[in-house]
Amino acid sequence: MAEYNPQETGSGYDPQAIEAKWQTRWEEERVFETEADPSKRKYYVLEMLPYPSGTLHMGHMRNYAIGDVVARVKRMRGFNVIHPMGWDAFGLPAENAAIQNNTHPRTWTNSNITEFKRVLRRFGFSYDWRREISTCEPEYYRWNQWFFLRMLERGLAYRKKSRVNWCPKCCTVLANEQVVNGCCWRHEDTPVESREIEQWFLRTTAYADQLLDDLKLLEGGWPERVITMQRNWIGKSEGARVKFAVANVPGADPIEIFTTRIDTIYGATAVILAPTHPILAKLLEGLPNRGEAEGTLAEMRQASVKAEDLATAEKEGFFTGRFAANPFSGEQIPIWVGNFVLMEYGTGAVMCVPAHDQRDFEFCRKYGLPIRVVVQPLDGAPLFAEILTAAFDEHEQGTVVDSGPYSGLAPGVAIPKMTADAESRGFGNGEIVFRLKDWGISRQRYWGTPIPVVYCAKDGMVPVPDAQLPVILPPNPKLTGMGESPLAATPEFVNTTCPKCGGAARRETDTMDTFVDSSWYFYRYCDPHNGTAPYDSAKVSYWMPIDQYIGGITHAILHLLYSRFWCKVMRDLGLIRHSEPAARLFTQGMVLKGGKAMSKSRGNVVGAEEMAEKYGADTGRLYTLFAAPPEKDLEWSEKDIKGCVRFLNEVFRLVDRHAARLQDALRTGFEPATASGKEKILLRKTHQTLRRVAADFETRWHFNSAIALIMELLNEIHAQEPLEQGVRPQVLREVLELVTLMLAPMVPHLAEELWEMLGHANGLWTVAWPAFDETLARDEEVEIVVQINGRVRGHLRVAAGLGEEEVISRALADPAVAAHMNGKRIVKRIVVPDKLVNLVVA
RNA sequence: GCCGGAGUGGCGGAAUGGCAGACGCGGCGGACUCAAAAUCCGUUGGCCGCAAGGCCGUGAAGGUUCGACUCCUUUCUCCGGCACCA
Repeated sequence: MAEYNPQETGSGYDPQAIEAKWQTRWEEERVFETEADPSKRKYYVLEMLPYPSGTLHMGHMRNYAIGDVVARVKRMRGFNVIHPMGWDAFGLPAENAAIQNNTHPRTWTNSNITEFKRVLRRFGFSYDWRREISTCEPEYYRWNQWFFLRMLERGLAYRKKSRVNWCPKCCTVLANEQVVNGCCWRHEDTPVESREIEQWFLRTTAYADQLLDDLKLLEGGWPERVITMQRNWIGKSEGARVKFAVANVPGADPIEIFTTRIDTIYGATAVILAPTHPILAKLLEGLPNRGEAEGTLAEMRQASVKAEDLATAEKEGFFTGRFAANPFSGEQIPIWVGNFVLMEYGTGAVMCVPAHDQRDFEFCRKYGLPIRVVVQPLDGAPLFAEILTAAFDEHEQGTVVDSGPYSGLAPGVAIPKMTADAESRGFGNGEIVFRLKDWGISRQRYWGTPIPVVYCAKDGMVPVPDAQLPVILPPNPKLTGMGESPLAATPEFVNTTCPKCGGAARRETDTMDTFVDSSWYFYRYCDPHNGTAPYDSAKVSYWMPIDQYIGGITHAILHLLYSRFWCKVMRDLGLIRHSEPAARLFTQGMVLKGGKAMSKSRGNVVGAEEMAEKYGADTGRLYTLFAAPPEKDLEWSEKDIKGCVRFLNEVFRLVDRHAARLQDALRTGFEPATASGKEKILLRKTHQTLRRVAADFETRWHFNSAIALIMELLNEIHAQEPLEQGVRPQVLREVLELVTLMLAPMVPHLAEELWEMLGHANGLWTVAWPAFDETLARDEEVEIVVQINGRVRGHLRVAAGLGEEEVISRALADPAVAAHMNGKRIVKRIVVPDKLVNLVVA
């Protein structure tokens, strides 16, 4: 290792040269490669894997910079850190780009990966690249297929014809989670259509309860709002299913309604069905108004599916002409159809209790149905239909009235009692309903994981045996972007033999939603090249769960819910023991430009590589960490980078200027007791900074204020110039080394360079986070604020630890304070040691 | 409508209930320069004052406290999520 010689270097900080140099060193020395080692404490820090498309911009960069600080700090703290990176490489944009440019999605994807990887390397992120995975490789997606088969065996994967969300632009099906405001999540201006198609589903609802209950395990580790969003999304409702027998329609099944307020059933004045309710055909049979009714129904079914339209649409409905019996009272009430009743939720039928439900109220007002109060509010106020709207919320408290044997009970008592009675009398039962639906994973596109089943004329649907995995995508598909899956138009893929009977069979031509790929990728990182299993359970049990997951709030529901589901399935397959994949989640803010997230289509992208070229990677990293706290959105402003450029230049020059003089002090310590005044100030400020920076890194993640503290320290060092006088080399060395180590997680290349300039031959990766010295950090003298009646009237400089009486008498001796005393009497004295005196006078 | 989060200088943002505005950007004044950039020094919340100093000030209004950006109540605005979910 060459000794650093300031005469040989230019006086300036040259980030390009420094960064290339250290990246090469790190790679040669393989410093970020890790292996499971049970003798060491592990730490798994992970940033959500990127979809490699277009340019790696400052928004990506910020995300990885945050993760890299955490990874580097944890390494310095002695953890065995796993910090991997990979590519969410399947997906529609690749396919669309391929169609447009007449190339193969793989070509497009791989060139993007190359590009992304080059930029990530250029920023010096401390990834173990040996663990890199790409989800479009058969070595990876074969395990998607393997998991699918396991789910199929357990009834967790199934196929059914269903009404689905169809994006006419993507030409494929969307999961519920991918429909945003009634539009495709990729095409925010394209309303989704409703189509009936045979689809594959994963039974996420089988885990609805666990997905909800286990959110408790995440409290404290995950942002509250993400937990809330998931809780709302799962949408658990406890209620009851009740059968209303249909009158005068031979052979008609009873209508089942779902309600959370069975206690209000005596107030039901109608039963309302969803327009798509299957019983309607039977009900309308033989009625004189049948033709008209069916016309209305057809119209209602055609109505817009856009969510905002649905939520604000005028309530529409009509009377079917039939009646149903309230099983509690025997009363015959009319059966209506209402556009606000959803077939997908509950039973697709509701009882209409206008006195105690806003929607039912509006409906009944419009169509003149009677309104009957059956819960009297606690305050005993008389209820009129007109004022009911304001009071619905309070109806959970009160007394059930006019409800036969249940009159006089509190709703909280009536609900379980009536549910139990419905059950024993055979016309109902308690039921829990979730808003969460099963996850539709079929996609009619090429660039995804083939679903590993075949259809045989003789044997029907047959799973592809494990030994025949992976089912590989055909290399030369016909991509049109139109209609059914391109795989269906590729005979060499479709035509196969039945694994069971050996006869001719057709392959399933749908591919899997790419959210399947990202549901378990972080397990694969633990054992990325395993050819016989998705991963080795022993390796995974060392590394998993993820200690710190970092990503955008945009994935609060989709990815993070699917991942939790997948984890529980894998646990029940016996592959792992834990129930949650990530102990802690951090949702970083976006980098905005012009108030909007950076995106290629908006044309407001600031390329990360461009910034690295212009200012250096370290400067770019520092800027994104300094400009705002990491959880907040950050409006891109290039002029603010200047401060970071100046700061790093200043640090470089400072070390550069003194390095030669410090060489002799490399291995000599110093006695703190012998420190001069200047030295004491420097050491104190340095160690105080160290204490606070450590806290900002470890617990608070306030990287912006950590940087501010180090800037402050530099200002103090500067204020003690000239450092050649009154500061011994060994003291200055201590100060500059600590500055270097504090900066190391954020600007790693520069820190390595400074460390070398300071005469060290060992790289920073061998150096632990420095211990903070309580004694050196202690103030000898403190400034005490003197308040009179809570207003600041003076300042005292006193020895630290000065007694209360002494402090007060010193305060009273202060002329400014005395002036405000004005001969008044002290009523009360508050003394905060070493900080503040407040004299209350009257 | 329901559930979250946030409101602090010209801007990004700091502040365990203890001096509001750290740190940075920008501005202003100055040094260096033929000039500019870079760099360096000083200054920079508002109002009054020659000054010392005083008053006001963290969306608004109350409250708790010796003391509130911080805790409580009410309220306004903005952002995000969910939404005829029975």
